[in-house]
Formats: sequence, C-alpha cells, structure tokens
Amino acid sequence: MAKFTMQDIAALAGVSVATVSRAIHTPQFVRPKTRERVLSVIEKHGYVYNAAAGDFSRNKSTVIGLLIPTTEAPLFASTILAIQERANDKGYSILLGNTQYDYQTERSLLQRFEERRLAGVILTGFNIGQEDRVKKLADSGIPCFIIWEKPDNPELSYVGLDNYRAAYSMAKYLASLHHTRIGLMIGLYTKVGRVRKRYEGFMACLKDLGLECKPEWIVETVPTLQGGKDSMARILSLPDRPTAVFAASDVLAIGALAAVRAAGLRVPDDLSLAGFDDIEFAAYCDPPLTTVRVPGYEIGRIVVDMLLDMIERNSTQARHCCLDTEIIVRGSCREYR
Amino acid sequence: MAKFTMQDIAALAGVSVATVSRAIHTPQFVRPKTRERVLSVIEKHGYVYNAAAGDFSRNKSTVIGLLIPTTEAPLFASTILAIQERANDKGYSILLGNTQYDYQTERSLLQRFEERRLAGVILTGFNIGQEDRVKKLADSGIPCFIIWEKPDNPELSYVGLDNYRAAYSMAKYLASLHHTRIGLMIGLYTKVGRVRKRYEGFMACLKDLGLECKPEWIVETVPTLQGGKDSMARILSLPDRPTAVFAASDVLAIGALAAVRAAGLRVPDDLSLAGFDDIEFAAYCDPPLTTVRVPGYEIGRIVVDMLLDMIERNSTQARHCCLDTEIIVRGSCREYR
DNA sequence: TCTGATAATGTAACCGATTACATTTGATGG
DNA sequence: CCATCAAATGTAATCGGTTACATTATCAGA
Repeated sequence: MAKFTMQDIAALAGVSVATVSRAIHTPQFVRPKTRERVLSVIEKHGYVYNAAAGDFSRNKSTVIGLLIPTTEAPLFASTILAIQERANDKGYSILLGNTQYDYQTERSLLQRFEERRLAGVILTGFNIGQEDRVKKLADSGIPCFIIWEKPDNPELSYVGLDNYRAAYSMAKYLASLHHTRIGLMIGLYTKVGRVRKRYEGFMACLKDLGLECKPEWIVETVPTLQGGKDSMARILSLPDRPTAVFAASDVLAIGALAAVRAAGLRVPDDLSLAGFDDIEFAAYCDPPLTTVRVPGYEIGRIVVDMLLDMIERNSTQARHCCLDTEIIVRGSCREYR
Repeated sequence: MAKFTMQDIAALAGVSVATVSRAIHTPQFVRPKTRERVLSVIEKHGYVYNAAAGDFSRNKSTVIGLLIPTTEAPLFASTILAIQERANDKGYSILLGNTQYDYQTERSLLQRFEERRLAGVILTGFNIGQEDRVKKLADSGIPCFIIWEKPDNPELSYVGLDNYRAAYSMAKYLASLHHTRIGLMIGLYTKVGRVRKRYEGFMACLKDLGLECKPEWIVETVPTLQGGKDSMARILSLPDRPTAVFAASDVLAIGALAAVRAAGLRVPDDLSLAGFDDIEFAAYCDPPLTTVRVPGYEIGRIVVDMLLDMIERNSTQARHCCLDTEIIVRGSCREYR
C-alpha cells in the first residue's frame, strides 16, 4: 500500500511541503485558492496525515496515559468514559494500562508511558510505595495526576476524594442507626492507598464513638464479587456476628448480598449492609444498596481539564481538587433494635 | 528538564549512537564490556529511551487501537482485560477509543487511528454501515479485526461468535420449557450488527417453531440497566404478556429484574427471564441469571495473537475465528405449565 | 608474524512532518 | 510605473532514533 507523504502531495499540488502543512493546520496562512488545490489533491489521492511523525517533529505528544487497576471493575467505568470523551474532544488520545493491582505491572507500564513521551499521565489508585516513582515521572516533565484519592505528598497533583472522611461518615451513619457491632469488608488495603484510607477512616470513627471492633469482624479480601461473597459467608458464620457490615466497595457488597441470601437471611432485616462507590448496579440489586456516592464522571472530566491546562501552560505546579462524596440512602440499611 | 538523547549517551560513553542503540536492543552485537559501559552511563544519567522516535524511525508502531462502544458496559470488561494483558506481554500498548454507539464518533476515532499509523486495530461491534470504512482501513495496510461478531463480509478479519445462532438456541431453550409466548428485550438493533443478529436469530427460531410473537412483546431500548427496567415495566403492563422474556444482554436482564420486583412479581415463578453475555454480575443477582456465555476473555486473547501474527508476517490475508457459546442454566427460567 | 575471516563499531542517510527564516508575490498609494 | 510592505510561499535544518554499509579490531591458524 503506497502511502503518500506530504512531499508527494506537495509535488502533486505544485507547492512546497510547508504550504501543505499550513493548508492542513493553519489555513489562515495560505491563500484560499492554494488551500483548495492542496486539499483536493489530498482528497483525490487519499493522503492521510501522519500524526506520529507530526508529534515527533513537534516534539510533543497528543496522547495521555491512563493507568487503572483493572477494567473489569465497574468502579472506574464512568471515570474512564469521561476522560475519553473530554480528551478526544480536545484532540488527545488515551493510552490505556491495566495494572491488575500488581506492583511490577504498574512499574513497567509507567516506564512505557515515560518512554512514549506522553503529554500527560493519569493514575488511578497507584500502589503504596510507588509514590517516588510517580514523583519522578512528574519531575521528568510529564504532568501527572492521581485520581480517586488524595495522596499525602502535596507535590503530587490529584483530582480525588477524601476516602478517609467518606468511610468515617458511613461508619458514623451506621452507628446512628444504633448499630454497635459493625463489621468491615475491604479490598487489599495494605497495597492500595485509596483502600487503606477507607480502612483508617472506618476504624477512626469506631474508635471515636467508643465502639468495639473485633478483629474477626474485619475481613480483607480480593476486590471481586466472589471475594465479597466469601467474606460475607465468613462473617455470617461468626458466633457473635456484627449487625451491620460496611463493604468498602459496591462490588464486595453485591457479592455479600448473594452470601446473605444463600444463608437464608435478609438484608436489611437480618443484617444491614452498606457499600462504597455507587456503581450503577448498586441501585438495581435487591435490596438497592445504601452506599457512598463518588462523583466518578466529574473526576474524569475535571482531571482532563486540569491536566490539559497544565500541559498547555507548560506548568509543573502541582494542582489539587478534592470532590465531595455523599451517602446515598437506599434500602440495605435499617435501624437496629 | 534536560532530556538526554542517545547522542548524549553515546558521547558520554565514548561510542557512537549506533552502538548505544544496539546495546539497548540487540546486545548480542556489542561486546559485553562496551554494553556494560553504555548501560552504566544510561543508568547514571537517567536516560529514558524515546519510543516515539524509535517507532517513527523504524516506521512502524507498537500501539494497537481498540474501539469499543462504551467502557461503561461490563460486557467487554474481560475482553479488554485480555487484550491489554496479551498486548503488553508482547510489547504493544493499547490506544483506547469509546464510540458511545455513535456513528460520528466512531468515524473520527477510526480516522485518528489511521493518522497515528497504528500497528493494528481491534473493533468491537462497529455500527452497521461502517463496513466500507473498516474495509478501507484494512486495505490501507493496518491489520484490522472485528470482535464479538461475525461480519458478513468475508474479507474482514474477526474473532467472534455466532450471535444469530446463540440467540436462536436461547429461544429454542425457552420454548423447550413449554413457553409459547416469548418476549424479546433488545438494544438498538437497527444500529449495531451484533445486536441485529441476535434479533434475527430469535425471530427465526420463533418462526421455525411456529410460535407467535406479537410486536408489543418486542422492545427495543437503550442498552442500560434503566433501559432494561423500563422495558420490563412496559412488558409487564401488557394485558396479554409473555411468560418468558429473552433479554439480549445481561445488563438489560438485570435492569428487568428490578422492574419485576417492583411489580411485586417473581422470577422465575411469575416470569422466566434469560440474559445474554454472562457478565460477572449475572451469577450474583437474585435469582442468578440463566444466560448465554460468551468467551470474552478468550476473544481478547485470541484476537491479539492473531493480530500480532498478521502484523509480524506483514500479511493482509483475512483471518477468521468463531468461538462457541453455551447456555448457562441458573435460576431465572423454569418450565411453564 | 602475517593472513583472512569474523566480530565490533562507526558513518551517515533516512523516517515525515514542523517551523524559523528567507524569498517571492501582490496590492496599494504616490 | 515604481516603491513599499504585508501576505504567501519556499528552503532547509531539525526532532531522536534505526540501519545499511563501510571501516576497524580481534583472533585463530598457518
């Protein structure tokens, strides 16, 4: 397949490459007649602009890297969507990387992003211990945003939420329903910062309220439906089980729901269950899940705007944006008597 | 941030750029001692290889474009995951594009993929009427695979499934449970080929079995949970409603489940409901969904293998792979008496 | 030690655009 | 009709690697 280059088009149109380039990108600098001639030659021969060469020549990229733990989790669905839409609208493409919550994979993807000299990078829930690496990326001149969390290091840009506070609020809400024995079901918090904050917020609230929290009421698990189901089965088998369980993600909660049903019990009559994230399914399960709403779409939209602004201003000043969360009361929690 | 180039490294290591390049990519062609020296200089100065320049220079890309209707649907989750993993393992990155089932968006993303001179492209459920465009892309030298469906045009490569046959089977299964009034709930089949095939398969089966299918038993809707819920509400309000409903996607089915509950009815006692896709949630809803399992992960794995093979062989011969589907019987359908 | 073969390294053209700067064109007013 | 100046266009260096080909180093065997 003989690919035409600008050279070819220039020759065919009887102009120089510079004029072809201008006819495409800055038409206001070429005479309408010339422009028309060039465009018709392009049209006629099916020339396709080579963006890779353009990016290289201009020494800047129009691709943004997006790192997420896994596309399998519906968690980030609307964030990814928003990032996509927004970035495409502004002429940028998205390079995707799944870390699978794996440290090694995350490292190698980050490396690849750097090698590709991306315009910017968006990182979701990077693993604990990767901060230095992220910092290095940001320092190397690639604007870099953390999302879905609020990193401790203020030199890191982020568009996130206060996972600690949100988890604290939900624990408080459960306590306000007179539950005194509250369990926690949570993803691998020793690895993922975002999750750890939820753990800490939950624990802090219980402590502040003087509520007991037995170690066996806290279950750490893989962040999948099956993980939620297994964990709930474990909790239900406890002789002195909690009357309410906070699942630190909706996926876990929905899995847990299945376990409760399997045990012949009912939510919320026999057990209150709260989730986190407000994924779309949360409103459609039985009972609909009381959960913490995270503005996933907004996170995506905002982070792209902030990132592109940084890119275009060529700024390295870290920026922060912390969005509010909200407890959505549906039908999975009720007062304990 | 002063970025080092190979030139710099070459100078610092007292060798030529060619040697640096070789030290990185084809170490077997440089003396171990030289290689070591080069690598230590790289290490010391924090040089990062410029993959964009490399790709450009070699005039080939190591990026694969992936077009999917929307990342919000859990449908393609495992396919995306598999594609990611496999591609990354083989040194390729993934450029993501969401079409939102929109014709215009699909066009412009396809255009962008072409401009970027990607190594290959994977298309999920392209819209009806885009075949020519896809064909053009394939002809332009970019290997191009359709997935999740089996396009009519044999010149197009694909890794898919027989949506027609799968839908036919499910309709037959429902009929085998003595249902004679079977409804259909389906996404926008006039636009998406994959969905249209499901529609056709369903209708063909009913016709073959001599079953009546009233127009009002067929509901076309947006492919979301809400769409499923609304559609089911509509079906339930029918004076002469079907005894079984085939939802052509699990997302619709799960939304429908909520509508059935809201109406105070029960699945499968009052109505049998079948889904399609076997998304992860299907096994965790109440009742667990009887559905058509689609080997999403395999599709992803296989398409990458086939695509990379085409790329490396520089072949343009179309390749086909049609995977089997299977009806997974869970708890949402029962015999009609 | 010399020869020849092979391994290691260097040289420089090239990929396809962009863009600073130089040059030409065209329009305007005197 | 010419001078002047802005607009339009052309020239050529450049981005950071890759790689064909040329050159030099190394070593075994005579």
